[in-house]
Amino acid sequence: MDFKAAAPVGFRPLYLQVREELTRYLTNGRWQPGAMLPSEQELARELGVSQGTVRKALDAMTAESILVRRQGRGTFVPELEEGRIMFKFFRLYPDKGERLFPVSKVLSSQLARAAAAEAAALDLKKGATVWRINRLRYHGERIMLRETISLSADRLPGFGDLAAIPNNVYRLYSERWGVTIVKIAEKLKAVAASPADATELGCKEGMPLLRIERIAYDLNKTPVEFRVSHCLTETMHYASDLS
Amino acid sequence: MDFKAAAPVGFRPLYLQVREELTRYLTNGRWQPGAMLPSEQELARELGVSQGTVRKALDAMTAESILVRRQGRGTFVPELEEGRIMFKFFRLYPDKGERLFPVSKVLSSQLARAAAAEAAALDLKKGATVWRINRLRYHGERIMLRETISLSADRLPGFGDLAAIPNNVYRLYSERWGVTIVKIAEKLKAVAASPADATELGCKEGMPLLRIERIAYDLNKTPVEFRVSHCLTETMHYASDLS
DNA sequence: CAGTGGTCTAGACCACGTA
DNA sequence: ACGTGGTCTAGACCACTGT
Repeated sequence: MDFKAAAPVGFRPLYLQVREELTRYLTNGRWQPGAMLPSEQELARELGVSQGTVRKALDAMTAESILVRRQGRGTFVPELEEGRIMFKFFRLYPDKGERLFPVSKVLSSQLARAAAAEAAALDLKKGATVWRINRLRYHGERIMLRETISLSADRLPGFGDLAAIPNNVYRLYSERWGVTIVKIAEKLKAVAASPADATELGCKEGMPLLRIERIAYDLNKTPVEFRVSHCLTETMHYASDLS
Repeated sequence: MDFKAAAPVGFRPLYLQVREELTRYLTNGRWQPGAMLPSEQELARELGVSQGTVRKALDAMTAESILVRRQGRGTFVPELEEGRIMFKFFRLYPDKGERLFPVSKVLSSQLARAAAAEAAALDLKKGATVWRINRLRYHGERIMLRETISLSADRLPGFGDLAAIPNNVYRLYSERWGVTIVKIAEKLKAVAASPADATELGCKEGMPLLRIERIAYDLNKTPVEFRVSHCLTETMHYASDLS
């Protein structure tokens, strides 16, 4: 590594360079989900920096939930088991009672030309091919939402060959293509249920629905997934914490 | 201070104790908004810990936006000028175009007995007295939302004596009562416009509105404000970033 | 130039989990 | 008992800001 070659101008802190190097190891598969990283001391030796500098990089990554550290055990690449990533990026809660595991039912899955909104969200050329999945999701017996997921066919090749699309797609992206979702941007609105919404969700046309437009980004800040959800919020709410 | 008296059990890191002490200085008014804190070295001497420990406490507080640090200048208590705190906790954006400064119009302001929802949100006894403010807010010429703000009359005494309620109430809480809002929890739903909503917002009854229930907490994590907003989201959206 | 926060280092010791 | 991350210290040097 050309660490420490930093000139006074265009200065870039060492720990950020270490952070980038470690991120590289994650994207190129040196450490798989669930794996334990070498100790701080070992990493420091390997990268030719001090242990404190490695620590600062690891702390930054921990703050972003890219890594998990446990005192006395070690530093780990997070497992994407159901129930962790599921709830991490899933902000819908029942107004009362236990949070149940969402259940999904795929309605359709097909290849299509990217619409303007999809191309803009995924940073694709208009007309590029995308996978488009329609599905319903339930909270217990109760239907919760209807959503369309759009994916770049180039970035996730062979997506359509899958026999089934699992409930937790982010785990799938990771296991199948090594794509780790770390950041999500959502835009929320209240909209009236369209005829199609009414049919699928079993509600009246015009019923107020929470519309969530989501763009999911991977470790390299590349947009990977675009998703539009229409949610019934009579007994559920979306939680947002600001600080 | 009884720093360093920590026994092996019930262990509490030094930098957290420092953090608490500094937070105390903020709540008891030693440092007002806009003030510059002593340098890390001075604080370290004053508190009898090392500069690195002070730094760790300051970093934690900076991460929460309780303090602001600027290289070469110093560490400051954030000013609550319009446009900073305003936008910090305000997640509504226009779908296109510039973000304008919200304008508020107070409809009513009165003392009342806390309803169940207010008492629960503000952690008050049912029937305690609260200030209840109704107002409208505009994005440019366009009406954006209608909201009711509920405040514990005990915690913000004399609120009703104010000649006018400013647009930026969080600045007011800080300047008048030394109450700094640092954390906000919101619950979002889509609801149909009630007759009252329709009248105030100039929309049809039944129009889908984004309902935002907010609880605002101060430095001590005490709930200070409960607010319910009903927003028109035809040309606006609520932005939420998860990571 | 002086003073501030920001980075980096090196080393000591502590708390935690596991064997 | 051992290895891990977590805390704490002390000191050097760098980058940024204002005088």
